[in-house]
Amino acid sequence: MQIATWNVNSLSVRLPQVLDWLAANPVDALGLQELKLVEDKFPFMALQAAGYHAVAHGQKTYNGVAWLTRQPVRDVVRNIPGFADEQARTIAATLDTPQGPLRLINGYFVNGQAPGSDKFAYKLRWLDALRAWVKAELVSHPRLVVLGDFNIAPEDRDSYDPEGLRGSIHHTEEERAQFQALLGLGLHDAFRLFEQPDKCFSWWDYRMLGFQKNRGLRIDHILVSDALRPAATACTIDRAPRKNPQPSDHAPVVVTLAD
DNA sequence: ATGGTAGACCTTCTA
Repeated sequence: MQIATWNVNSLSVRLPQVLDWLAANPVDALGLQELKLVEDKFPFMALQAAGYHAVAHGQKTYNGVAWLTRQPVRDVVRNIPGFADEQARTIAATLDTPQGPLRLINGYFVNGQAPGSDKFAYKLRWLDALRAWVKAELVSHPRLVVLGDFNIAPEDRDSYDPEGLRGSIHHTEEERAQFQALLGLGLHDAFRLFEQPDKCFSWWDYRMLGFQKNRGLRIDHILVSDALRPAATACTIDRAPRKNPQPSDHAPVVVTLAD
């Protein structure tokens, strides 16, 4: 089976591209981020016609996350339990598979703007809350996937300019320590379980010909739990949609799990 | 030098 993540930067604008991508890549589950729409405006019908069930946690203008799945999910949880958050950033759901239940957590992690800012402090508090939640979820759901737009480049090789951007947003020691702490719970960066080419990124700035120059960051991730690690057989970034007219600034990331 | 682009929206915020 295949599970994917994609920050679409407005689902209203990107819906045709999402439908095209799903037609070519009929994954079992796709976590979307930055819907930028409320649930009342979520395109349930168009996705249903394409063969996908959907559960969404929407918000006007900003944020918003959703799961699109071939089979219906259960036990949907919106936001991080116990963490008061006005921003719609996570949605969790359980997918029943022949191998057992699979818990899926989809997050649009806080951007954080700049180290030292209020938004950066919010990012670190949010990451603390997320990690406590994931730790608890792992107890009841050993088969766990945490994916989304993490807004963290975990290592120097995940940035087009690790020296020039050292200490700047997405690159700080605090953010990288948070990423490692998540892995420390018993999770694995699926992309790094496999041999990959150099300079693989999942996001490129719209400005300054970022994509054409491959000036990007790898900030979209799929983490799989210890129990799932043996099943993972591939993880790839699909750059193709970034070449579309009116693209999202992020590319989809896909993990393949053996049956 | 602090640029530039995209999306949603009320003229600026977020990324």
